[in-house]
Amino acid sequence: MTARTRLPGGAAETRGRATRTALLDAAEQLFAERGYAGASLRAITEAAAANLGAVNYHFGSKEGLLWAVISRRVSPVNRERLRLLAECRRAADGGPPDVEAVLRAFVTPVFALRAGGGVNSFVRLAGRMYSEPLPQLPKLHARLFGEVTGLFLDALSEALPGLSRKELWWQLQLVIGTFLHPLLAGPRLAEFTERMCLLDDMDAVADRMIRFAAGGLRAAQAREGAGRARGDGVRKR
Amino acid sequence: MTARTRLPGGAAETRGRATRTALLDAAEQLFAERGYAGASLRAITEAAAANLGAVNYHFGSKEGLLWAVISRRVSPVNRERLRLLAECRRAADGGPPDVEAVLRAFVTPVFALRAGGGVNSFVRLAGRMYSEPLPQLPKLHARLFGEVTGLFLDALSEALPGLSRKELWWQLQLVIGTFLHPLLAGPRLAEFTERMCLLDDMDAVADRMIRFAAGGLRAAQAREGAGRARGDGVRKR
DNA sequence: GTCTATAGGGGGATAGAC
DNA sequence: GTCTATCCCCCTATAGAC
Repeated sequence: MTARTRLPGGAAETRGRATRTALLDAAEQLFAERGYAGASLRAITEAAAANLGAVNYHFGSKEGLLWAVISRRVSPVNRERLRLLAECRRAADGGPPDVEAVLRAFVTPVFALRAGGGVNSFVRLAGRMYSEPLPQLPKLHARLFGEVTGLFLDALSEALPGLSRKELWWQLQLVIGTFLHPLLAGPRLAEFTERMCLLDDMDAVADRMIRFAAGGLRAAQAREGAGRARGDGVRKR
Repeated sequence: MTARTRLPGGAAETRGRATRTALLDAAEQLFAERGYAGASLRAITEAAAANLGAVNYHFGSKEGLLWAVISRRVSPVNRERLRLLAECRRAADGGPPDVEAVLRAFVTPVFALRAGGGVNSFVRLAGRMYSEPLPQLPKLHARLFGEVTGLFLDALSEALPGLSRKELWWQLQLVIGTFLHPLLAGPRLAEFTERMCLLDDMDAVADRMIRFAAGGLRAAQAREGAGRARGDGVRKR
């Protein structure tokens, strides 16, 4: 599409951004459904109604496209997470923040992302990122999530006094597993659970996850506190 | 290798089974690390020191190889799970089984699988299976795990009276997330957690997961019980 | 039973027309 | 900025030698 067509330059730029966004949307969905290796650029460009070369033009490579897909969602999520975390602290009025409120601040911004109807693809993609074998991935993860994760660890540390930093990191992984795993299968979760677990009412799903995770964290705190008080390093089994 | 070589038929069969097993081992590891689409038959046969055609000879297709990899581990896991579950019930002496004991019966047999040192690949592969987009997968999952899962749901139902079947299914997904997610990244978990979460002492890891999951389940039961008693269907948010 | 060779298709990336 | 054509590699599966 050149200047000789009836579309002026401004429209061409708009078209360019539309193509770019269409590629990001299509890639987000297909990476989420099929994984990085399973989603071909051909499938992505076809779903985006773009041509094959567009990915290399806009993002340099398939990996560049993946980084762009992830990065696009992180800024809004981080901003909203911090806003809700600040709200927790305000509500606590200087005291230790409420565990459920911290967890809600952590998970709600991710659930809020919707690309079309149903469960958003980004959650499933984010879940996959822990197991994709791309070498650059841990570095990107640290850069995108490191600071905000640290602040949440601080908040959990105040909400659950007595847990070491290492223990808090472990607990956070268990919390993330609680939040991510049921969503990884997406619409096919029902097939794995005799059609019992449906992803229709996401508010109810989030509430269930938050309650479960809060119970898990409190149990960890109870144990660590008791263990430290008794000064033992031996497990019962 | 025909009868004319100096290896007798018996040795040829042994060699055949060794190749078959080597393929299963290599496939288990590579499927776990790279996913189904990311692990090529070339990489698998090379790791197994077998030739490219061997997979199609022994398993018919790449998908047949995956089913064989999974099926091989399930029988021992199921048998051990049922044995430990029966032990729980015996220890409970007719009363409701202990939540931690049921969870331990559920997870220990999977952790016990070791293929070489370190975390076993099968756990990571099992975790991936929930998100791999292979159409036959839910059917296989139901066939392999359906019966034993049902028995564990029964046990949880007794250990946590008041939870509906649907709610138990949901809670089981949260438990599975707790168990699987931290292992999905494998040795790279440390890179995501500022080198805090190491998979060196797997007994300690299992204890932490069981404690967390038990706390989560008890919190769910407390809520459901309270909700039913109040007869409410409204969440606070 | 194991291997080689190859068919036949799809992959990511790129050059150059428009 | 967008698209087409194409390079070259890797993929799975199969046929046939040994």
